[in-house]
Amino acid sequence: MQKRDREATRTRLLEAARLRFAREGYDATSVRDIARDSGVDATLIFRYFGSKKQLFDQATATAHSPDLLEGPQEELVARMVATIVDHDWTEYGGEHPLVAMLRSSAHEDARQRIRQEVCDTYVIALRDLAKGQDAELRAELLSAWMVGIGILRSVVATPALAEARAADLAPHIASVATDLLGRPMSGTVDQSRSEGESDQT
Amino acid sequence: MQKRDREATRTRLLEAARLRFAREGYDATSVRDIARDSGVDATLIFRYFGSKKQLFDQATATAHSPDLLEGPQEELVARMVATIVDHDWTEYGGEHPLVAMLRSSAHEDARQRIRQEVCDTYVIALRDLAKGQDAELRAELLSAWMVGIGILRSVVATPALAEARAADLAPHIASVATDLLGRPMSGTVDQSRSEGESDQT
DNA sequence: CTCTCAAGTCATCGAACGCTGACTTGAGAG
DNA sequence: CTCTCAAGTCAGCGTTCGATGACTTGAGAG
Repeated sequence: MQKRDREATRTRLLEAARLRFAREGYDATSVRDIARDSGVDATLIFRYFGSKKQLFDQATATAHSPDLLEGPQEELVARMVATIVDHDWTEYGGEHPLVAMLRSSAHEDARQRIRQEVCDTYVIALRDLAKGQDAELRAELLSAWMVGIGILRSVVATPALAEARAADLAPHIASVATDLLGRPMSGTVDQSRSEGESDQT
Repeated sequence: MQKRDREATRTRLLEAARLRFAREGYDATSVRDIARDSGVDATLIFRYFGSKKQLFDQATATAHSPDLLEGPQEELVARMVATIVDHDWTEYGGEHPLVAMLRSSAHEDARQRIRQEVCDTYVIALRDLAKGQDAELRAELLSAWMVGIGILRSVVATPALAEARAADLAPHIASVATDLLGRPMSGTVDQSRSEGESDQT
């Protein structure tokens, strides 16, 4: 067992960076803060990552989110909401990484990263489900709702939404998603499906 | 006419601060930036406002937005969307002040200001309109949609929403608002009304 | 003209910033 | 044990930050 472990230190720095950048945003976070959180010397950040900017890029590169496309189509929106509302995002300070990243949206790079994530993960998947005209716009409007829910829940901490679980939102999710996509959508994720899979047929 | 005009200088500083804080967020904005934009010495900021924080507070205190409660109830949501989408927010860098403020949401003060604005301006007005149970939650869900639309439009700049005007969103606004509030809502603001008296319905 | 006082400027403070190069330390190989 | 080399530390660079107090300037009053 190694006491001086390059990989472990790198990981600690990345984790601390992820948390700080999410909570405080890029500008309010200093490399010394991150180093202190990790219990290592700040110099190592530049040794390992080159610059604060590159650390930010690497720390926020991978959004450790579940695969939304896995499962029945009519539950897609419900899965998205569950990801935002019920998923454990303590690694990112308790907020969905997309929401946390908005704090750094003064930088074009971060903004572009957000756009990429929103379009690739939400808009495209929803657009493929939307029936009829205006599919793109309606997909974006539904994506906007997801993002808005994430923000009001954790950043603004509006009373009802802050306490709400995905199950509480289910009926409203279902009806709005059905309305905007023009096809019947479920508000909840069917849990019984995943049990039958556990015994590896 | 005065060459050295305290009030005019104060106003110039406030305007520059408003723009900078909106575009870059609190931390990425320096008092020297604001002073340079205003064409005055940075020292005056401390003379006139005491500190950077107090300048921020004063610059972002008044949201120069139109009164949303003025006009027929069924157009309330349409007015909200129009305020976010069509209103001229160049004073705040082209974004709704609420959206811009998210960039400074690492600071509890800013967060609280956002919460206040969202609750007072959006949630309460919508809750009073919502029929049936879960009024608060449904009002917040609709507010979340507004905020999300503002963000995807200007921050994320999603392709369809970035180009959309309020009129393009009207049908979807109408049906989602009607659905969530449980009463018929219009997607557009009736312009012909503005000439006559406001009718209370 | 001179005087006055507020508006505006200047020099600078101490702290914190991102970042660098020279140094120290410790675990494994011989 | 000693030697080696990568992991980790240290002192400090140059810059910028928010903030302060002493100073200069200029328009209006007399």
